[in-house]
Amino acid sequence: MVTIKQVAEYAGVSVATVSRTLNDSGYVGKESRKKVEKAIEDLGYIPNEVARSLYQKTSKMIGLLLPDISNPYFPLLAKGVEDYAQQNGYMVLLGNVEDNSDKEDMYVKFFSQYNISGILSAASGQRKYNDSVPFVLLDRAKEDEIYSISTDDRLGGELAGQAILNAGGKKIIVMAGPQSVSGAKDRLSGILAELNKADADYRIFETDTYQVDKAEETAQNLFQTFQSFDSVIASNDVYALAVMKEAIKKGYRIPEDIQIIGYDDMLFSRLMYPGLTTIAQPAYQLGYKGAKMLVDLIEKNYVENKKVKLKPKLIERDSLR
Amino acid sequence: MVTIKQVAEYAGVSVATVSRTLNDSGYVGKESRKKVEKAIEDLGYIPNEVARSLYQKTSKMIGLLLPDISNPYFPLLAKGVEDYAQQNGYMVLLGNVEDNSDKEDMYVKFFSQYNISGILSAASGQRKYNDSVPFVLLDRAKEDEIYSISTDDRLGGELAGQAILNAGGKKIIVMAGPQSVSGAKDRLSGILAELNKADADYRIFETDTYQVDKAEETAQNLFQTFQSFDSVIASNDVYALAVMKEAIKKGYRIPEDIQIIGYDDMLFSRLMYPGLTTIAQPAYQLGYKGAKMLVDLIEKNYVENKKVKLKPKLIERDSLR
DNA sequence: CCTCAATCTGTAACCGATTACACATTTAGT
DNA sequence: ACTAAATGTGTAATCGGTTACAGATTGAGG
Repeated sequence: MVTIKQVAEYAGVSVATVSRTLNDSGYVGKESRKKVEKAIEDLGYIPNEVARSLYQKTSKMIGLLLPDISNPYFPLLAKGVEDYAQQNGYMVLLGNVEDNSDKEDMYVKFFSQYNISGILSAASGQRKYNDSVPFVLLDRAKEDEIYSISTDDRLGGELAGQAILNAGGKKIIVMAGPQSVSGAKDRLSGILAELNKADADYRIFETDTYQVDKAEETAQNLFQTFQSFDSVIASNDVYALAVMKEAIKKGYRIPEDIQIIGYDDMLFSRLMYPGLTTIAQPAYQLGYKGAKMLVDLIEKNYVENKKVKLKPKLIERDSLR
Repeated sequence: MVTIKQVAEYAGVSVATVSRTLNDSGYVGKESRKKVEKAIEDLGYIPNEVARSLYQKTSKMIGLLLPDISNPYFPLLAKGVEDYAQQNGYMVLLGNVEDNSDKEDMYVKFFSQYNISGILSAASGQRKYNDSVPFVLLDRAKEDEIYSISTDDRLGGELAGQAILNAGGKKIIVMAGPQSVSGAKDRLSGILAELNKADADYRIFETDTYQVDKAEETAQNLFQTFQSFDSVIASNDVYALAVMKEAIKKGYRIPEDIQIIGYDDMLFSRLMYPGLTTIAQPAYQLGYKGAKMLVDLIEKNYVENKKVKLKPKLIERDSLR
């Protein structure tokens, strides 16, 4: 491994001069600069970030906390984060915390041990973070004074409600995600606002998790609990898919007998038959903009809004009448 | 931030004693140990990994290179890696390289700057890695002397071929993934071996990418290129899904008119209707065992096989007759 | 020609850990 | 009781960078 000392020696200058050349800081003579550049080139020198980080007490790494990478929504987020980070010279350290606050703590500790420069978290956000390091909540918002970026779930709910109503939904099942998650709550209130406004006939079916492996079971449950309905507002696309499958299996036609709307807009929602009408969350954008917000915070740039909300969008396909 | 020096002072011993206590190295008296432990507790000391890493020239971080996180197959891999890493005290640094070897180079350089202790790569593997750092190829195998863990794709191909034959496939379309990827090649050879053995009637439809946003287009293309067939062996589940959609749209029944088998076994493959019969790749296992192999290499434990192959499995659902 | 500021460069301290080495004290064996 | 080995502890060097500070050189202005 080539060190700055070797570069200095090869170039016939001191390490200070090499460092100044590297960082464009202080004065460096033309001659020296040239010699240093040649030395770096000849030796194939790559500065060691660990040493730099030790002195600076910060690194070019950001931590990303995700509740569940195997849920297809989060990789999209992650990709947005990764893209922005990479374009701006940051690395991302991944932490899969599975709604387990011990794991969350563990990662936060891990991160601090590595002089991480900021944290992006899509996890529960239950824990109180040490505010010594910039922190942005991703995809979840909270009341208190924390930077966050999320989807306007209330609006998403309204959109879903309107779409079902416009398609002539008469007896509607509303699947409501876990109400401990603020997004699910807002969504439900948006849906109900529209439904109530139209004085529609609906029932609420509460599901206590977003876990993908519970989807089938939940769908079966739904058909057992309710007998006659013509519309379902699902809590997300995975659950919508499970409901559709169960419906078709029971001989209902979609959307003629039962119409369904999802939430998220996953890759496969477009690919199934019939295509799933859904509310698209700008997952990639969320990740990208969240990363931008965090980097701005880290570099002490001006950040306009502490809380930004992105707009969801109705994607019309074939599962509504 | 609490440093080892402060702990030493508080405990009334030297930093060397604190360090020895921390690492269970060398001799530490009972009294001293107790005092140090109390100091750590009282002060809430957390050792700085950056400093340690500088001296040791290695860290407890491993790099994970993925071709595309948004492809639902890779998060499963990542989760396996993450779980093993986390259980053994390692952090994972994520790199999304998108089959772009410049990005790949960039990440490898980044990794080395951070004294990463090993690399796990599911990327092309075109580049020659600096063998100064332990390296394991994930999901892709190569001929040369490199550690790797992958699925037995040849067997996977055979399984798919047999399944189609057993289900009475007469005129078969074989979608072959990009032949530059060794897995796709092995799979094709496995399929063809079975098909030829049975003297079956088949056509090959080569697709030059696994990119998910090309799936629909490819499916339409397939139906334009061939007119009469009763079976499709898809290159993966996403493509299988796209083909199914196109088939249903064109009025074919599945599996009565056209039967389809996929590859991968994604989460949604179970949830669609009809359920997709497919060859399951043990993605999570791959990641988990790959991480284990890498950690063994890093810690210089005995590693039995340089190249391990995991067995794929036929998952029977409803898309075959 | 003199003075003061601007420019250039090197020495050494520092970041927070680990560890070689030296020295002191116990303990064990004969 | 004497010696050798085992045990305990601190000082200082080290890892590879950054930067405060001081000293040297150059240039501009009067």
